[in-house]
Amino acid sequence: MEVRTRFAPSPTGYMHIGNLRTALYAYLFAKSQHGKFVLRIEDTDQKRYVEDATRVIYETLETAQIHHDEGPDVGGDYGPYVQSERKAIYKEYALKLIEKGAAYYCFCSKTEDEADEAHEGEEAKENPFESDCHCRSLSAEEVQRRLAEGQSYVIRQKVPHEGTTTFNDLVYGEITVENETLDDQILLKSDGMPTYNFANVVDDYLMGITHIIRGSEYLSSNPKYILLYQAFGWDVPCYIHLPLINGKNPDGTVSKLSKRHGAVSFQALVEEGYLPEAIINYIALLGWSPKNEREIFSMDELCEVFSVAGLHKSPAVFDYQKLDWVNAQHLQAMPVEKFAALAFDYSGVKGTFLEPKWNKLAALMQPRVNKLSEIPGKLAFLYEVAPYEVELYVNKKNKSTLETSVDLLEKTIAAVERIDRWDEETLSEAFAQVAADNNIKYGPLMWPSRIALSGLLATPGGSTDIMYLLGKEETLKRLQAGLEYIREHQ
RNA sequence: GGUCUCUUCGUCUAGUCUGGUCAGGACGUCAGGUUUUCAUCCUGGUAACUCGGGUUCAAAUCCCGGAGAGACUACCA
Repeated sequence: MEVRTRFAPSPTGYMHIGNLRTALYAYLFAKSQHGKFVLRIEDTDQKRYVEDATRVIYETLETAQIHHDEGPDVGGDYGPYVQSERKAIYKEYALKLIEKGAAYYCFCSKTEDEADEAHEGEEAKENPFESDCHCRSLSAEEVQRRLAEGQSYVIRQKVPHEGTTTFNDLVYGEITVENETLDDQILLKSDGMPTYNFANVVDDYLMGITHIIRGSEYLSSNPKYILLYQAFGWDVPCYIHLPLINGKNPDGTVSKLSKRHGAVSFQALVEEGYLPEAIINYIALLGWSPKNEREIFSMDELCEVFSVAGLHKSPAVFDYQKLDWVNAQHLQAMPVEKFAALAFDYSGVKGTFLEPKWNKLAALMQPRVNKLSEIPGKLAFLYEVAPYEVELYVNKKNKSTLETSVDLLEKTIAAVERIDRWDEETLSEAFAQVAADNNIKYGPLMWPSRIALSGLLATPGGSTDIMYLLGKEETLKRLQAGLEYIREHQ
């Protein structure tokens, strides 16, 4: 039988990294089994609906290279793929369940109080309906009478009070619970929309989903879904529940990954300058292991090596430092032309004197950045030298002092003034000559000029690279300024 | 509270099924080297089996118990 998996996000307006990972695993599993990957939009919560949110989902999946075989935008044989368009279907199946005695009408009205309490959730209210709701045992006549009166109702699942329910999860193994611990959850809301708990079961069945892949937060409600499958007489699909993703708090504790930990949506990460393929690569490794020591993968490679056996049970902590490293690996692996094109928009050099020399600059940046958003900060000194300590000229390793710096800067300035052809090769050769003439090494010679040119201890590229980028005029200006600065402090 | 789940370096993890390498790799970090600086790169160091029993010649691995953590307990998904 062909494997079919699905990703079923609700349109909230942004893609949490945990959701994206779920989509990724569902996609990888389907592709590794030569099966189909389906996208379904779960928009049954009218209150939560965000305009354009479905567009965000499409764009994210597209950018992340997670391609669905069926979905609202690409079609397929199991549509519609948007739950709000399937409203009639859920009603039909809810009614079937009532006929089978596995569900019932409930006429209890939700009050403000109950709604509030449910949200505060302190004392973990037992189901507010459970104790005082008699709808479960209403006679057929009574139900008909109330229906005829037009009373508002919901349809609840009639969970058996006895026995146990067992299911098998490919990651967590066999799980059994006592039915009496399960509540009569709402299947159909009073607005006629299904709850997630009902819609996902009906849709997964109707859409022929063979492997249900989702977060482990659904593990404890899964027995109720199993009961639904059993009531309908449907075959139960395979389950693959995924461990959660946590974030590290400033105090060292760990909690569910949220905005307080940093960027947690795919879009935000991309805006920060992380490559989509690097994000995918990194999150693939959060809760899954190829079981060897390889860490850098392309999407195609992930499809090849992905296996359920490598999935983990315990939650993982999202580590921005490691993401930086993975991103840097991807950045460095790409051709320099591609890097230059990609980084250009982040660099801020457009329209500045650096734009014509961007290719040279990009080559300097490529091995030095973890993420593209770091680039402007690393280039700032090229536009203007920020105030710096004169002590930067003093460096033990290069035997550099204020006195030697004055001397070397004077020699450097003289050399620069003699140079006509302003290219990197000529510059290097000229200074190699200066070093030889004065019987000093290249490194110590260039130390003070780099400080004067940048005001920084660390710069992308060496002195001659900076000179080339700045041009002769600006180079001389900065060298002179550096010279005067030292003299003032001698 | 109830139900379910989880537990190897600071972090991601290999090893657990089929007991037997100084518990391996990566990120981070520290030290050294290369590099005109930084980065890259190279070398080395750092650091873990939640605890307690039991089985065994031998336990991260099998069994029992405790502890801690998380999820769920919504007319949200």
